[in-house]
Amino acid sequence: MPQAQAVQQGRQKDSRKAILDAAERAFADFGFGGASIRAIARDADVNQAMVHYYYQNKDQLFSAVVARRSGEINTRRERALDRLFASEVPDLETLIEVLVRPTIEIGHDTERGGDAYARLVVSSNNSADALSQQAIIEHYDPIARRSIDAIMRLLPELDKPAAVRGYLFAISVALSVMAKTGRAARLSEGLCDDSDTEETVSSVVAFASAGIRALADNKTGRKRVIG
Amino acid sequence: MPQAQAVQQGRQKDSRKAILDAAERAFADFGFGGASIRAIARDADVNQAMVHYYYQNKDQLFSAVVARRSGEINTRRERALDRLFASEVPDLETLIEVLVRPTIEIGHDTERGGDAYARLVVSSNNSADALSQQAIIEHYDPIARRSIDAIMRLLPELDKPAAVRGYLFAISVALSVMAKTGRAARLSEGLCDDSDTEETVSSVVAFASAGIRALADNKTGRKRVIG
DNA sequence: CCTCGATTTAATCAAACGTTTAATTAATAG
DNA sequence: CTATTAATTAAACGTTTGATTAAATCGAGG
Repeated sequence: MPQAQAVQQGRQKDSRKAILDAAERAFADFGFGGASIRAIARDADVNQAMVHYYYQNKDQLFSAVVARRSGEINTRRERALDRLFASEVPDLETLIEVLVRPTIEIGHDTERGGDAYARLVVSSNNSADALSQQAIIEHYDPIARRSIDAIMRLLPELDKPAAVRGYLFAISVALSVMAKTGRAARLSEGLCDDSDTEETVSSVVAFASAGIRALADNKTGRKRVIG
Repeated sequence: MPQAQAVQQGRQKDSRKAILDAAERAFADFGFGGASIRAIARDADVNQAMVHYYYQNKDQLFSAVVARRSGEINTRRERALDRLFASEVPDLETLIEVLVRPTIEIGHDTERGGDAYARLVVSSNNSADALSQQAIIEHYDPIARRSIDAIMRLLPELDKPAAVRGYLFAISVALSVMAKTGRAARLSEGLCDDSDTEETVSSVVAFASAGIRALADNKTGRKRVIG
């Protein structure tokens, strides 16, 4: 049996982490079904049985991959939300930035492998299989609920369905830029760079904030021209 | 070798279509790697070798699945775009509706299996594997270019990178509601119904139109409060 | 040094995989 | 009817899969 909290001292290599990193890449590149434990072990430079030694089976390995990153994203979001409402009522743009920045930044953190996780979470978010759904419910629904409450507190004219939709739309936009597919660059003939983090955050914040405000108008007045 | 244009008359069952339908469901539910040709054949009530008889291998089967639906979506979009610009210059809301409605409606067409395709295309859209990328480039880039041009014609103050971003953001929102994951209902305690097509289209149009307009402001003025 | 638990290894399992083959049936044309 | 081609079938190919085993190796404490 593996030791839950490995002492991990001395010269021994950290197989746990190596496996998790390799699994993240594999799941992102080939999907859950397409990723093979053998290939993951090879990539992690570890014996194939080690994967089952630390994570009993493929399902739990997948859960562990999601848990690690979502933990980081959620911690950052929670802290930022607390800080935000501690002093005074912020404006919508600031709130949206707090929600999307951790997501986008982790996806752009290529050196720490965040781009692989980005692709993984994007597919999980829209997937219907039990394992992905489970991961979303467990790791992302709680912070979603808190975020939706925050949006409603800021825009009282939004009813709950509109706030839920607004949040989900905003997150879907953030996720779409989280995974850098290169499509923006291709369609803009290189004018658009999806690895410019600040430009990306700024665009997403502007787009999503205006979108959410429009959802309120959509509910009451229906069809309205601003510009 | 299979006959390209099968005569398909008399009592013989249409195995081609049955295979394609089953493959669409399988790829959507389990991903490319997780879907097995054996299970697809079983689901289609067809001998396993028939899959390779009509579609030579798994890759080509996947391409065929994408090609069928994207053809329908693109035809509808192209026609609507032509009609839209035939008479006079439309407003942004109308243009966005033309772009997202076919996508959303096909995803909501459960009886014809459109919901399965929705899940499939959502994951392909954000996937980095060669096969999915290929499918996107081949089947969705052309109409994307035309749509981006249309947006720029309507909003001359948008530069190309902003228009590209605006289009991609809008599509990502449309795709997120195309696949009905039930998350909206869960987060809103049943108040939000993601299978109400008209309500969904209306929300997406309002959100995305306002978002795109805000991208123009974001470029020039930076941070601006409307409401 | 020896022991003990944590870690790593090679070998193996049955099951499932994508694909191919050769033979058979069904339908059409002459 | 017969000849021909399309559609379908059962069986098997070699490979890879997730998972298990039992033995080997390692590092630290007594």
